[in-house]
Amino acid sequence: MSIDAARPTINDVAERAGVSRTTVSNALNGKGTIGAETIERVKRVADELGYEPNAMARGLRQSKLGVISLLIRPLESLDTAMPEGVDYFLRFAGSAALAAMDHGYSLMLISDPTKPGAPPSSLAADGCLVEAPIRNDPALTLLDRKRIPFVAVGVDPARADAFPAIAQQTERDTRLALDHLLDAGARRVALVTGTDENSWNAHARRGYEQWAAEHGIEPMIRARDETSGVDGGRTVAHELLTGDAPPDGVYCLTGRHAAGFVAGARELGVGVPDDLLVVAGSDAVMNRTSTPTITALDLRPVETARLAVDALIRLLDGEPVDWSSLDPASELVVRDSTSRRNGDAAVTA
Amino acid sequence: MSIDAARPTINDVAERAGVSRTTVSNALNGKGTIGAETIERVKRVADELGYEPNAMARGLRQSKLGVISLLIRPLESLDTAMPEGVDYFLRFAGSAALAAMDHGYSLMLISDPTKPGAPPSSLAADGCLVEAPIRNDPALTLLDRKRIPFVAVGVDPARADAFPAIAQQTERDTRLALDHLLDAGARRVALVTGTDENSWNAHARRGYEQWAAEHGIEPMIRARDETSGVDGGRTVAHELLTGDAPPDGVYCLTGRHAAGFVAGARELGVGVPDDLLVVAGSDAVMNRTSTPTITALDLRPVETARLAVDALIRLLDGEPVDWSSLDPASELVVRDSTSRRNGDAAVTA
DNA sequence: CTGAAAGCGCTTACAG
DNA sequence: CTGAAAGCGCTTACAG
Repeated sequence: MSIDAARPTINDVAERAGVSRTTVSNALNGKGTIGAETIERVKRVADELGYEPNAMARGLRQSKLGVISLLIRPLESLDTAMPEGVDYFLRFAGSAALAAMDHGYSLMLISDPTKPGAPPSSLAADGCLVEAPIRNDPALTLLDRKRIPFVAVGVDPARADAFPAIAQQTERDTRLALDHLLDAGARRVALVTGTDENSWNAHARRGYEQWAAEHGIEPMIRARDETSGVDGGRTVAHELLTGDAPPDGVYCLTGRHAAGFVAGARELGVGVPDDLLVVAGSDAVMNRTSTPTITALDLRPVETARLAVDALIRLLDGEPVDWSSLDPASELVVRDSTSRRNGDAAVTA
Repeated sequence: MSIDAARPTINDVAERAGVSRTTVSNALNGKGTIGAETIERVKRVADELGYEPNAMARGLRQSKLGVISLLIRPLESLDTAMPEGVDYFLRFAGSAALAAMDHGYSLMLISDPTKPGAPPSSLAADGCLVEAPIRNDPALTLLDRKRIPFVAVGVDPARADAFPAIAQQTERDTRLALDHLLDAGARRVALVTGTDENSWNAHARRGYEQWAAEHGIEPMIRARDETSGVDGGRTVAHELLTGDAPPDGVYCLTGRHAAGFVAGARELGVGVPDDLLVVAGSDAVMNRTSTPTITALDLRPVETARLAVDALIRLLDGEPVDWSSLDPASELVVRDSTSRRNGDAAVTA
């Protein structure tokens, strides 16, 4: 319980060891040419005093703090800190933290630095990761203006090529999901997106529209707040399934909407997968453990985070980055919600 | 894509505005007494240049960076970054980040600062939160030695009163769970803990032993690595349920062990809740969505994180903290795994 | 109302 | 092999 005695500085060590600050610094950092016994003594004294270099002073001098910040855009439109059942961001953050540590960096979670109340420390990092930027994202504009290197995960839909970004292949992923619904027997496939203006929603919508046109399917699109979660999925299920021409397949971008859609269908006596096929665009724990389990796209948050961190570090080190090769490669995990027992005959019918 | 032109400093602003650094600093921070039009001009120039005070320099001067670090101990013994289905830590971290922001701080996720490869930035924060410290935790020792204020969440089992901590009421929680199992009809209740040497495992074990003695119940305790997850729960179920005197109730501290235990029981033809009652000591998504759903203790990670951050900030501000009043108040969420249809008659039998 | 000077705790040429 | 000096970008008494 001690906040009393101030932390020892390099001066304290120098004085007690009877050498200069320079020598302490060199001895502790293994630089310059210092006598073996001097190094020994300095290290001992530093240890006795509990000396630890002040990271800010060091950072100031080396203009490198050793910190990467992470701005998760969708979290700001979600009501709560870390909503239950949304594990993409959580796993992304955890993986990014570990990847950062591998490079000798720490990961700092920040809030929108363009907001008035934002802590000054939100701009204190050496570089920044922006997950799911929104259209004309002011945070990207600010970072660019402040010359803080950053990597976006998912492009700014209005400025796809303006900034360094890991471009998620959302349109390809969308086709993967829609083709699977078709293969599993669906003929009237609806799309349920979120309302955030990020590339995920925008590109999924575009991919769906093209796919629907190609297959001569009447587009059925609904958008629900990401915030609405399971309940939003339930209400949209009621809306679509009680309409004139209800869908027999639905692609819900968020795992929570998908779970809600299944629940809503059940309330209406619509069986999944028998009467309705459901695919989620983002895998979450609840998709794995619900009844029925829900087919979902695994967006590979852990791998994506690592790619993003690696790219950012290369940027910081002034090394070249081949952005085109950074493909997280999502994968469709097929589960009960698209697996009919009587099944596959219908597909080729 | 620009890392070229260096970021503008206070000197650039001063020069361009035709004033001194002092004046720029005062004008921008609303300190001192500066002429209205000077303030105006300085702000305009700063804006034109995209000037943002260097947080490190400011931090160095004010000896306050505006960053709180978070060390989540159990994560280091878990193999993977953010394991699926473990949402306590994730929700804790998210909530802590938000609470920190409310106070004008950012939250930095760090790895064990006592480890050789740890980034220097891991000691760069103004204060630190240590979630679930282990017995004689070297990180606590280090922080104390470096005079970095910290708050532990859960005590160091070997030094319960040595450091500022939010003492979780694990023994009380354990009784809550065990009494519920008894009420629901269990007579031979087993305990499955993790193997990390933190207060959670230690105090649950102690609480169980006392409770068992009081109720004349033969103690049945098993420990499984936290890492083992669902699979660990399954194997321990096999071990216990095929033994001489199998339990008819089990309290698994981790949600994943509980889920695995239920799965293992099913494999053996042991029905939950009919033949076996199961309670999890930590609520997770999978406990809510599995079949049957699993009764669990909600440890209130979101509230706990907020309490911890608030306490740490008070510590940093030199304000008094009443540690005794910081009680997260867990709550038992009763679900199918302890709800027998024929039910409550057995309880009073 | 404004600015010169000192200093936060380090590192890094550079001189000896 | 070692140290005096400069300087990273700020803030803060203090003098004018």
